[in-house]
Amino acid sequence: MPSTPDFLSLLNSSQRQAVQHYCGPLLVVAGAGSGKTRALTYRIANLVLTHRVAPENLLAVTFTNKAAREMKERIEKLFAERTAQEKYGKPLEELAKHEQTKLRSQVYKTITKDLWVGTFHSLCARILRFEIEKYQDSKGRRWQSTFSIFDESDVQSLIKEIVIHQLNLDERKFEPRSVRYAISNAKNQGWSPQDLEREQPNFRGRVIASVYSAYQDALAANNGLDFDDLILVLVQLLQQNEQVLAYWHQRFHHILVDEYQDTNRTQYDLIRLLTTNGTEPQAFKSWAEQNRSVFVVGDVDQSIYSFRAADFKILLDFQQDFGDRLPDDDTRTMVKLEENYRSTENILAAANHLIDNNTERIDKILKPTRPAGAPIQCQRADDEIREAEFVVDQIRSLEQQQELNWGNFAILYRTNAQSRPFEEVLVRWGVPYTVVGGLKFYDRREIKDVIAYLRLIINPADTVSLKRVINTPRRGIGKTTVDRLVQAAQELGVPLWEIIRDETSVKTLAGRSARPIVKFAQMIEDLQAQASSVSASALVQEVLQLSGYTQDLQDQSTDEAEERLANVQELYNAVLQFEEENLEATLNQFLESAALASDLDNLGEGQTAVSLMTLHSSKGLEFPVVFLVGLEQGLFPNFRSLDDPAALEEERRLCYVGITRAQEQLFMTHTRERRLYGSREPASPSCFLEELPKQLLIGNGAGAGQRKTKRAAAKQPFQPALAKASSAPTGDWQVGDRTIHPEFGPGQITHVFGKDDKICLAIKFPNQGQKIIDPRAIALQRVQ
DNA sequence: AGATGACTGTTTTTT
DNA sequence: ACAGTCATCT
Repeated sequence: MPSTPDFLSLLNSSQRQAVQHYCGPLLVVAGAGSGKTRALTYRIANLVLTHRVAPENLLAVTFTNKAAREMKERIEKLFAERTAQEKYGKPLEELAKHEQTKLRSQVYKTITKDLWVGTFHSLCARILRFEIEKYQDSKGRRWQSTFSIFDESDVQSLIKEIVIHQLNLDERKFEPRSVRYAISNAKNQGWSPQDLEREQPNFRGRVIASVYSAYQDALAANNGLDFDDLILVLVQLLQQNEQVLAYWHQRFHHILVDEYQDTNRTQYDLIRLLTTNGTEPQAFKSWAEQNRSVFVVGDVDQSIYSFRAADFKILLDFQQDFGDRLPDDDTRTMVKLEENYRSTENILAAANHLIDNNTERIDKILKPTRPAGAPIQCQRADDEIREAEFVVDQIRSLEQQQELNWGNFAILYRTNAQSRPFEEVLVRWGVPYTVVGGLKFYDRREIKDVIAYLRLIINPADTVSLKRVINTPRRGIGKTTVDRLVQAAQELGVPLWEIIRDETSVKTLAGRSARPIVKFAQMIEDLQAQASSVSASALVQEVLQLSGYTQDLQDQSTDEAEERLANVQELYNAVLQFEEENLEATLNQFLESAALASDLDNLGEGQTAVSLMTLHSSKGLEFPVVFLVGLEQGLFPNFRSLDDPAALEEERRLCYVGITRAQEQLFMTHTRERRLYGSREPASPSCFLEELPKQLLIGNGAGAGQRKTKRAAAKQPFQPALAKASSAPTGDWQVGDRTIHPEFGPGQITHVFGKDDKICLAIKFPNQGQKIIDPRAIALQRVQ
């Protein structure tokens, strides 16, 4: 084996430095389009080839399932290519088809199959299927390895039930939505209900903690976990069980994390436990001695998930947390990838210029490697219909004039609701398109119904699923009957299923509905018996037959029912495909992948349709031509961030992400007027448009920024405050200083970002958690 | 038990 | 504007 694998010659020097890194911690600061995916895949290949690391000792965390799949594919290809050269002396392409397939399946068997590549959620779910029965939470709740993964709507209805019926809280004061959000946030901080109560000892915090606790009871009773639990439960298990921790620590010698700027506390805790085995940094055995590494890749400028408790300060602290605490000279534990291979110089200039308005950054500038390219076209339209017409006109004429196909175009927006006018105009012209996000396949009612049957078969404690299907299709089992049975189950402290399967109980409790219930229970038991002997796809077929679901849809014979039927068929196809891709796939594995699937996963490489998606979904993708639409104050940046400097910076990062998706051409549009909740509202151009260099812009909206600035600025609560306070001394703030905030009360400074006119403070408030505050915008009182 | 119609709040982003 | 929820009616 050569000491320097050939693929290294394809890299620039920083990339090579990252790829060749062997042990210890390394932070790769990777700007947009700088080849970070390549760095990640090559490093994995290099570890296996040069350092003889066994694939099963590698753990790579990606942000989406799609990214995981692509990474595995790229690694597979890399190895197949090498073997082709070594064995046959020619490139993989030139081999006969069957030789290629043979090579690839060989690589799959020996390497990629054993790699642990996936999202935090899928990897944790996989580990929990082995380990969860060793877990017990602080209140003694337990789960079994057949646990269901509850989706967001399951969770919402559970919380709602608890808030309104179980704890009889005022629905207006404790909206299930916001309570759900608070609980999710707590879980992402690594807090149990007791921790939450300790962290937020005010009335609201205590009430939410009690909902949280009751919610965990409900989850345990259903043998179910929510998304956040997949990570939190594993972290808590590793914290409480030394043997389990030792095993998994021992297992993963090299841990790689992509999009590290978007990790939350709990995810960080997991990485930390796995890499350090729970010891303090001072007590690490030297990394080299153990041949271990933690390798994270990220870009603070692309941190756009703080609403789901991601915290880019985790990335900023990486070197201090995992480093050797020696003075850093930028080479020891950090590598910067700044050369951009994706976009034209003009696009990069715009991106660099925009992001320079942010204070919370690691200084970094994207260096162009490509020619200037076309200017950025900034267009104003009368309303959202005209905006859509403009965009689609451009797409159609570009597709005609240049050698572009529909798949080369993307329309990116801030909110999912903005897709509609674009869809209408695209349909009108017969342009093929795909909308990513919005209503997902697995969120459709008929799909959720079938999935609920499957969940119930595997996990009979899953009362949420049981209640969903007991009368779907109609079997004459009414709500009152079900309620009575639920009541009985609660009194006995057993899952609803235990009542339903017991004929005597049903007969005494259910009266005239007893007959259909007993029949239903027998059907489920029959399916359960088949589950162990029959393939997943065959079982789906059985469910559709025995439950009468297909029959019911056929009997309706409406257009809607027909579409549902087609979707159900599609689900069956998905199971078949899953079985093909994963030999010996179990039904449970399929359910897991369905629960964690996202819409993005289907967006293929050879896309032949225009892509429509939110800016959030577009992270990690690239398109020759990008349309950034709806650049209006209040929409983008979203109105909820206008009076919060930290939130506004996140919106700006989102805009930066959007701009850097474009390879050749970028269009930015805004409207004069927009429909909102049905009524027309005047709209003014986004402040981000003003922040772009004027000389790079063309189009009728290019100058729109400045004209309205004066009027618009006076209306925004944030800017006058900034102006007023800027005359006051900002003072020298330091970490540890105590202060009083007019709204949030007393707090302590935990971070200082930037200095002078770019200063920003992270302040921890006992009851509000941590906030980023601009001391020039808000009068902070000093406390000695 | 199930259908019909008024009413409400909803829009930020997602694994 | 509109989907989802709730109360009331058959």
